[in-house]
Amino acid sequence: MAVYGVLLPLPFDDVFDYEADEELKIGQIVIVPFGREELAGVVFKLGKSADIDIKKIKKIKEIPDLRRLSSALLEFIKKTAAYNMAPSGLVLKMVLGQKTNQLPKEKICLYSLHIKNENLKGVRITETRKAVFDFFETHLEATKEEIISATGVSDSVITAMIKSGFLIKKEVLCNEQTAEQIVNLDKKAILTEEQQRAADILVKKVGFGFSATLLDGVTGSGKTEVYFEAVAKALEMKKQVLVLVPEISLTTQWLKRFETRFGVTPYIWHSEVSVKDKAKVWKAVMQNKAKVIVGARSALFLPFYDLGIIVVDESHDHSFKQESLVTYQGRDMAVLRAHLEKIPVILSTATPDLETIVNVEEGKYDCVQLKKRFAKAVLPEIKIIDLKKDKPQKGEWGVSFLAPTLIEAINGNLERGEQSMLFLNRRGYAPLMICRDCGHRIQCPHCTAWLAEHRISGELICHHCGFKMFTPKRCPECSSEDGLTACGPGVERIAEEVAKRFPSARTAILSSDITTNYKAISEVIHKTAKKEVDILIGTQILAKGHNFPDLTLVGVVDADLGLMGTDLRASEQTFQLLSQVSGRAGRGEKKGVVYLQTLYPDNLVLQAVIEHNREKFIEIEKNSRMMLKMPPYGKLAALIISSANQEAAETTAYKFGKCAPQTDLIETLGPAPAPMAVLRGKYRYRLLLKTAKNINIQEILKKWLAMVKVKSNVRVDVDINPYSFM
DNA sequence: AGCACGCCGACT
DNA sequence: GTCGGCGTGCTC
Repeated sequence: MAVYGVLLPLPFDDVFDYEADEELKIGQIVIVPFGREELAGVVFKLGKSADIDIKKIKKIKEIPDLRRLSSALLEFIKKTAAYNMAPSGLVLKMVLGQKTNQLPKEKICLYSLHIKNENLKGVRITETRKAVFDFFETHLEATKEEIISATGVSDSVITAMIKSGFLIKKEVLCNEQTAEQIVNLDKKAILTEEQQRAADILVKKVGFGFSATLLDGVTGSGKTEVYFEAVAKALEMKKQVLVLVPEISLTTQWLKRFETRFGVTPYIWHSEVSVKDKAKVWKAVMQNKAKVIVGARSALFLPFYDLGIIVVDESHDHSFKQESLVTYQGRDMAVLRAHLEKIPVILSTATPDLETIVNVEEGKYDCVQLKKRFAKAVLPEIKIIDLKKDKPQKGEWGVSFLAPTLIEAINGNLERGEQSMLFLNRRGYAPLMICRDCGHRIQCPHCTAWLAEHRISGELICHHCGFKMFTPKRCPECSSEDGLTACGPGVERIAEEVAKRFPSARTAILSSDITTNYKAISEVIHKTAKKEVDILIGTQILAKGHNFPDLTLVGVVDADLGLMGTDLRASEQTFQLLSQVSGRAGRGEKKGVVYLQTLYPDNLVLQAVIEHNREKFIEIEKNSRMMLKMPPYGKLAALIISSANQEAAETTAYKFGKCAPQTDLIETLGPAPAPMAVLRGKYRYRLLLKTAKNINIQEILKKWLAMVKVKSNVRVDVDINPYSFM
């Protein structure tokens, strides 16, 4: 009988001791009893590690027929945990995924809505229950875990709803076998000279250990085709391939390109893949039957058997910064995993972030550039519209948000039969409702934020916590009947103005709340590609990867949005977004024009955008970051203290402030209420730790965190290199 | 993280 | 009275 230290998928850094009859090796997945439940864990240590009574040690229940986790993956778990100041157990949880992955015989319990009228009588529908009902508007069936993570309600709410007959349970078995993916490698890509040169460099890196390479190419230069060559090389060597993409819902076009090139559909991995499919993919990845996986950042934690290359597409994208179970920067963790697996990683982007650029300059990353756009496509001309001089004119559409110059340009495009696109990164009809009679502004009951009006759905929605209410007819404060007024524009409002100004034009809106699913988004994109849409209006979704050859005009409704934020990467994000949006214009043979509407025409970031001058922007950004000793010239970590109890949060924050480390190389700011002082009903305080580049910031944080005893109703979160301060 | 136990208010 | 809220403690 031997004792083993088993790491469990729970928020602990330490292993739990178990004994087993047979001899086990490190990395073995085991099923163990824990409390009154059973969990899958991983043998992490040999021998007894905890100082506890030997009688308390339980026996390992089962050893599933699964390959051991590789030492590279175990090391990745430890390093990811240490770097992000998270318990190793939680990182393991991301690796193991749901329990059903390890227990093929286990049934999955799916729940679906089952409302009986007699049950509705005399039962009050609470806020939490309403959230569950709302969830089932878009989902047919789901596991308990899925419901909880989507709605944020507690387990007891769901249990109670099952008991009272609102939900019914269904058990499904899942142990389907998957066949090995067969990739067709006979097809050769047709590349330009420049693309071929870049591809050759990337291909040479496959199979030669770790390397990190920035694939830096302007929009429309064919980055995807270039990294496909490196992918092909890895597949030729019978290795597995992982491609990380920022938002999976946008990859219809990407998948098509992949299928054309390799004759096979890649495995897909993201949060909305069903539990059943996840179990299938997880096992296929582990058994080396899945050769190509495209996924969101969480795919980085899959237990690959023989990974050959990682590609991070749109590597600058901020959604790579995860803020859930463990806060981590997907791009950085991709580099870490590649390093431990001794394989190449390719970071593909048109607008690399400063961290990556500095890594290239310091020789840590290699760089391959693509400077030419496809065939005859040239970069669009970008013009600034000064909203103070070129004022939008009121009309039957009410207040206007489109300047006369832009209107004229759209008219010209309509006459020529060319497509136009209006970009505004703001969902809904208006970001705020205000009462003209009493000045009342409608706020979210759970957050320090205004409720945005969504006219299509007739609701007011909080964009931070998802709180919804029907748009009231009267002001909730003074009951005035005609006082409530929409304030500011959202895409819906722009669409309304467009419909009134250009009644004969065919328009479409693309926004995550209107076109919610994969299918609806694809449909709009399809229609636009087929030229069935004259004016496309949309949010962030528009910025990425779509190819519309006849789109020659892009209007950015509010180029200033994002420039004023509290976010330290605000200007970088704005530059990247505007560059990307601009890249949508003139991808075919006709030259494109971009209009940026702004109140600050002299802003340096906007100037750099119109000149297509990335070097200039990088210089500006480098200087300001250097001056502030911000990353990449220093290290940064945020401590976020939150609690439903305001006083508890505040006192804890001040305790941390009092014992904050302070030397000439270490600086602490705060505590201050977070910009979003209340979020989802939790009061939030924030402290910032800024150190010199050569300091081990995790070590400092560890010591600091140990100095304050935190009560159980207070949460302390650490965010290494924070992006957003929300 | 779950889950149980235990203590308090509020609605049959 | 009991249902259900959540604060506390424990899991090898």
